[in-house]
Amino acid sequence: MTEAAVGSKSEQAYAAVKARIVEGTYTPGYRLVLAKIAEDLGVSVVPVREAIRRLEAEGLVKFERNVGATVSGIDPTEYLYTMQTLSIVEGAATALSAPLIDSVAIARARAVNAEMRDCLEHFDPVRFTALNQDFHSVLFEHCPNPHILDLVHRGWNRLASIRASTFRFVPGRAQESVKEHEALLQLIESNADADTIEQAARRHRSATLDAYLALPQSNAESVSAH
Amino acid sequence: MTEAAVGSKSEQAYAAVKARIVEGTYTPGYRLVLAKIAEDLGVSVVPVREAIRRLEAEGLVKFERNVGATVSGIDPTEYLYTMQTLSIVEGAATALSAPLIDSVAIARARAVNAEMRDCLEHFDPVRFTALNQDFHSVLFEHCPNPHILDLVHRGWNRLASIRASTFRFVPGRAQESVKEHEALLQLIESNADADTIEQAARRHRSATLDAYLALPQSNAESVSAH
DNA sequence: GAGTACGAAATCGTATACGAAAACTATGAC
DNA sequence: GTCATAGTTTTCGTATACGATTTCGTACTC
Repeated sequence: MTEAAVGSKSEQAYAAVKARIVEGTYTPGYRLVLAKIAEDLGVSVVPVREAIRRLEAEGLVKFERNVGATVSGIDPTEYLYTMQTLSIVEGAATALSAPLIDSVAIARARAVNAEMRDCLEHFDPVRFTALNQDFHSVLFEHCPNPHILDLVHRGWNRLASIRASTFRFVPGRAQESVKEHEALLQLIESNADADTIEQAARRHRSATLDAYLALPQSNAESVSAH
Repeated sequence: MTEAAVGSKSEQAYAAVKARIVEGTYTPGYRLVLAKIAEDLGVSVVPVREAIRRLEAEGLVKFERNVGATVSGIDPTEYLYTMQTLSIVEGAATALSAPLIDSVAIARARAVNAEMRDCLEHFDPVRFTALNQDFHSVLFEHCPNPHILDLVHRGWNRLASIRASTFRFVPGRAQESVKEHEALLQLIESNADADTIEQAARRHRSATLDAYLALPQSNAESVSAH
């Protein structure tokens, strides 16, 4: 998973800051001071600025004119927007990819899902989340539309930045998630029509959102995993 | 439609270059030389560079390291990706917005559609295209998910940059388009369920893509309007 | 005449520098 | 003690400058 050759310093800065956000070193609200980051990375402020603007476009960072950049927060409204959008683009990506998924890929996905089941027993939420992403990545491997795939990845990145700081399971949701994965695989195997697959994939995502919204208000600022 | 206060010079450069692309002054393949644009706009290269990178993120510009930026071309594959993605996000945006559209907005949309019909008779494709965008903008006015709306606008911008250089009608498609608009309005008025509306909105977009794909190969590089 | 090698010109990438705006702090009035 | 205000500090925004890379043109060889 290590990044290949770091081309420009701007690229390097982008990858570095993004990694720190996604892994949680920079938590939401964290103030990103250009000069400070530049010094840390051993480059000047210009490429850092460029990197930050790129992250802003992806929604990971909020930039305010003449004030500065902060890591985007976990505003519940934003979470809702992101999950709803993900539901739609993941649904489409799954439906488009389904006809191109061969039995080998299905087997791999199933293996990943089995590992996820294990994680539930040993309670390893971090690994569970990573595997969850792997599962869908296998399905999307041959997605015929890279634009849609890109939108999926953007959504994932946003969620990652949220998750790193306020990780929490919605009770029982993870178990359901694993079952839904299996159901999805069976739909794909049986060459179900595109609409059916799309609806299933959508609901797989939006069910998590619903679970979140159903949480007692006191927990409203915590965020579920899948 | 004139832009309000131009904040930073970077913003100014962004708006200026984007406008030139969308309106067709810079046609696909056009070489965007930083220094030249900077001089034109009376600013230095740094904000121009930032603007170009932003346009790159939106897909309007292609940037190659140590070589420079060019206006994105009309690669039929890219067109397909964009239209397919638009079909999905417009479908979702329409379905989400439908319950929030009041009768006043419906009336406005209908008026716009009537104007579009006029444009067909007087053969005014440029105005037709603008009105087409207006029509959907009315529907999306109260879209409850700004992320999805943003995706729609990005798609439109991409199409605009294509259209400005190779505008052409697919025979008969525009007439159908107007009819589909009316059908869509009736679905919304009758409070049809979300799925039905979504499917209709999707097909409205993908029908244009299909019409394009059905064109004789000799015309394959020309692109339809709606 | 075609192809290659070398040099000049163009263009990009980034460091540095400085003016401008905002945020912070300390001082004083009420 | 609280609020307003002026001065200081921090940080951003952009201009300028220069080294690095690519591209283009020319001359030379085969």
